[in-house]
Amino acid sequence: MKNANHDDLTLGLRLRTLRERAGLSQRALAKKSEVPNSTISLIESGKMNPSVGALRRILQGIPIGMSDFFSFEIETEQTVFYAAEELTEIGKGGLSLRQVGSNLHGRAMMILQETYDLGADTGRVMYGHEAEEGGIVISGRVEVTVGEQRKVLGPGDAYYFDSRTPHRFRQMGPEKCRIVSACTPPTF
Amino acid sequence: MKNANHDDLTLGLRLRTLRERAGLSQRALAKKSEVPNSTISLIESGKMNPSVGALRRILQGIPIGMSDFFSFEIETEQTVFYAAEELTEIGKGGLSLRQVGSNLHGRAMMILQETYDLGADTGRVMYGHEAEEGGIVISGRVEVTVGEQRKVLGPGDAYYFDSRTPHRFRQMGPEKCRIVSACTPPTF
DNA sequence: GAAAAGTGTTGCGGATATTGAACATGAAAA
DNA sequence: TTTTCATGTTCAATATCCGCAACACTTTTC
Repeated sequence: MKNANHDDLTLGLRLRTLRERAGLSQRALAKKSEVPNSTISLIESGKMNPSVGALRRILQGIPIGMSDFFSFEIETEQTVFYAAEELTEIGKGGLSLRQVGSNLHGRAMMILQETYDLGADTGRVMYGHEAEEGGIVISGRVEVTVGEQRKVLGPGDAYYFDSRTPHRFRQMGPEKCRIVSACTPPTF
Repeated sequence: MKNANHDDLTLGLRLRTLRERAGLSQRALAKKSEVPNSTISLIESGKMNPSVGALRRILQGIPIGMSDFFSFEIETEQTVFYAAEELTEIGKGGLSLRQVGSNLHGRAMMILQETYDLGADTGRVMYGHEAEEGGIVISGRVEVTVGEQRKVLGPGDAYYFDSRTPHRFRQMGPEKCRIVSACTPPTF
């Protein structure tokens, strides 16, 4: 029987905490995750160093994402500067989001540089929880709809609203649209 | 030789991207991380599913945290907004602040478009109460000092810090500097 | 040109993760 | 009590990772 390593033990305790918080037994989680219960037991007791794939499958049963799972490993010194290339890029369709700070844990707000390609459209969006968001158009044009109000914004124009109001962004005109936005608290 | 699995391939490409962004060869990273270069090669080409421990050691050489590494797996729902129009202008010296929303009452955050004229300098600033602020440079260059850390930022670069840390902004180079920033809660 | 140093990619053997089944314990039901 | 079901742990066999070394290739140096 293998001895418990420190890192493995920490990881195991993290998993156990999350599993119990979800109200699942080792076997229940094992069934949902399609992983043998023995694997979960060994990981939780720090007796093995799971592969990324195995851990990912297990976490899907909780469910929780890999990034959130490892968020407990946060570094102590505050990261202040982010080079343009290292902004975390989140692409989805014709919309590119460059996020300041790849991990949002413990932060009060999220700042994004958004680029809408020609024809990009977010569709209708509404958040169920309380949040506020706003931004300034840097270049290009975008049609913004919030509740019953609708307006086309150009460079220098701005917006600010409650995230719970249904809202939608649609790129307009012949060039891509760039926006810098912020929201609090951080949400997607 | 093992075939490439889809998840492993995605993970490998993510590692390759980060490694190249850091300007490291497989061998250079291998040496820093104290891991054989072959392991890095196999992971990047999606031919193996590394253990958590192995991946963690490798990431330490870049360096990047586990949570940040997996942040690309965050499924993006939607991020959207609404239009306001006139930005309240607040001039002070060589610094012009255009504030989104003339009235801050009841708002969770403040968004500003800042323009630093040639030679503009905020001097040393520190807020006594808890707040966070961040921003993205749109054009020009600015030297940002936060606590003991100092860096010159250009277009696309970003920053984020706790407002209680003493900080200072100083315009650099031959052109005005424009920044879009946000802070929460709203403060001056 | 040849040599040297760089790059990423295999091959192989030992170490280890992973699996299904057996085990131990405790709580609830008959 | 005895049975039944649930919990988490451990075992032995197999699949896989991991580490060293060698390989093929490109770029730089002499």
